[in-house]
Amino acid sequence: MSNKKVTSLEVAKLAGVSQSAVSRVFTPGASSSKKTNELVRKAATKLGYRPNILARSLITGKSRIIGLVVAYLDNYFYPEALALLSSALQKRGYHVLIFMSGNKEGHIVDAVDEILDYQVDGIIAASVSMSSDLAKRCASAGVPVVLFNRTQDDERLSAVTSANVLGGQKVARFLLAGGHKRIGHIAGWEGASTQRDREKGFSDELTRNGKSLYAREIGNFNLDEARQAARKMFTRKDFPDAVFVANDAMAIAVIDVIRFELGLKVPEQVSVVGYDDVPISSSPAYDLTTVRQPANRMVAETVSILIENIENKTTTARRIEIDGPLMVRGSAKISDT
Amino acid sequence: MSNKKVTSLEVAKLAGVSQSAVSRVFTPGASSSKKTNELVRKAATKLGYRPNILARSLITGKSRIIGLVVAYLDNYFYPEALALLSSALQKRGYHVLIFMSGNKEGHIVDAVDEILDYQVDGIIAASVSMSSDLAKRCASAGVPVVLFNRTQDDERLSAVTSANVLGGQKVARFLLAGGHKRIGHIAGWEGASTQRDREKGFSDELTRNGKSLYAREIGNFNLDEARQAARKMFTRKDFPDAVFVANDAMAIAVIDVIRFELGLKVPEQVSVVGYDDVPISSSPAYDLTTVRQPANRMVAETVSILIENIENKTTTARRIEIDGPLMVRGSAKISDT
DNA sequence: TAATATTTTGCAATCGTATGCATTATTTAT
DNA sequence: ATAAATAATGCATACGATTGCAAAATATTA
Repeated sequence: MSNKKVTSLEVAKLAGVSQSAVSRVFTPGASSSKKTNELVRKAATKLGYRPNILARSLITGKSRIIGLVVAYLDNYFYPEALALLSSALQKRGYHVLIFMSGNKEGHIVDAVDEILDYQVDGIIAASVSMSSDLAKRCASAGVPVVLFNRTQDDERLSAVTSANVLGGQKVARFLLAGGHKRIGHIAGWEGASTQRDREKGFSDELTRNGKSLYAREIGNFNLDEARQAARKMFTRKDFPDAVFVANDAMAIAVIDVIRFELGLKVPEQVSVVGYDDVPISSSPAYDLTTVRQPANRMVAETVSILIENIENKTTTARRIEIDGPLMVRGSAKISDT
Repeated sequence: MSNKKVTSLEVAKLAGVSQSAVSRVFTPGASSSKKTNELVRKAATKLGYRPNILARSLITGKSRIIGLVVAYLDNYFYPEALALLSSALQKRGYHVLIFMSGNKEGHIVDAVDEILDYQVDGIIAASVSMSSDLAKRCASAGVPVVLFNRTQDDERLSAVTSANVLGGQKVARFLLAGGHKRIGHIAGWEGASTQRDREKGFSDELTRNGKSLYAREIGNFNLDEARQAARKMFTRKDFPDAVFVANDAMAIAVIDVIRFELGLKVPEQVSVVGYDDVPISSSPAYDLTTVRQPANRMVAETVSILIENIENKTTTARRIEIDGPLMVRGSAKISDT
């Protein structure tokens, strides 16, 4: 009804003190006597006063807003990460401003520009790649950036990922140990460092064991394309007896195609391994063997790096890789009898 | 490197005009000559100037920030809605500030308080209930609120939902037509209007046809509890031959229990129907019959109501219910032969 | 071309808060 | 009880933009 914004001045008047006093009461670390404190707080609650963060930001130069750029939300790993990120930051007094972005360079540039307009204290770029140019722009605006689930060549950018190369290796070793002869790979988007690293670990390990990729298709982290890839890969006569799919979301689509469209048995005829360990993967209907990405630990690291950069004005970039276990389940044969 | 914030004043100096001129160039609708426009824009891009939204907000009273309160992100319906909401708002020049909240009254109050601190232009409350008190607080702060996927008794609150009562009815009719004799329901959280409405439509329609609920358990929109509920419901001797589960996420967990733990056939022995139509529901592994909630249309309505309230300062609350089709798939028998 | 109407511009005030500085009140030490 | 040290307070300014107002510049009309 009463469209009034209560200001510190009104509180001051009611409490019989100066506006600065009110400000000091609401500024942690500022000095005010017990008496003023009480007076002010009483007046404040009576009027329903709460400090205007935007006005405060203007003066302090800190908005307590973190910009989050996200490209995909359809891979369930990201919503989960988003929830964790947001909660973790909230606990430390920050809040997340979301920017949905395509994965095209242009989109991301636009997103970052808009983000900077909001005077954010930091940026988390999840699942998008960031050019050195763009990184520089943020740096020169004094806004720290942390890449989440992506790495970049530029050494000055902090990045948190799972140990993707290692993860790919684990998958390769596991499939080899299972006695698989014809091993395929359905790749995600090749512009993504996660894809490159997972595949590198995977195929290097195959090579090291005198094997090589038997088949390869591209799914681009997209379900339709993944299904197409599966159809292509498994309608040939000597189809692979195992396939490593670059993430769980695609792996599940691939299993569906293999089982229900092509009528093949998983794991009897085809072993399928994914990456991420999203919740649905552990359901018995899929029982997907996969590499777990520990979202909670990745988030914790991301937040801690970002806050460190913001609050201590450090500028040292860190790259963290967090190892995750291979979750051995029923979608892949363990030994070839 | 150079941690400088470029201000309109510096641009003004470089362009040889007044600071107000710079402001006018960047304020849509303000008047400035072609010449100044060019001068200013040139200087601006040279210095990398972009208007400080926070400073602007302070004076205009509009932040172009929309606060979004969310409780669950584990039901995939919400990430999808979030992505759509964010994109839709982005297109209209707004951005979304996220507040994760528990579903307890206290949490929500805290969340809303924090939201208001950021001087948001509007609030979308997704999947959380909002007391009249709280609504009033927002109203008196002049901040419009739209409930997404929840309704409240308070007539002054806008709310967008799917047609939940109707949806429940459809499910009942469908199961009755399929000749089911012992029909059960696994409920979500009973504090949610969606739950109440879905169940009301469902059980009223059963009653109207001379039937009544054969069994009922509570899953609280939580997967573990849903599994527990399924175990309880289907280990008795004369277990139901059909169950309506209050949302897809739970329905899928329930199917897993029915099939893999209890060894029953879906749909031969038990028909299962869900609500939402999340992506995984259409996968052949579940092939879940469910009522679709048209997220895109719900989002479109939500955004349009909110923007209308913000930009035209209208204050008329609207409640919109969007009908969604029953997606008939394989998880429920169609006729009882 | 002169007179009038319209657009553009700069000045200065303003939004709501934080903070350096000088002043006053309070505490501590002697 | 007095001097010295510390804490609390108010004043005034600053943050970076927008905007009403009056003056100056440009466009329109007769």
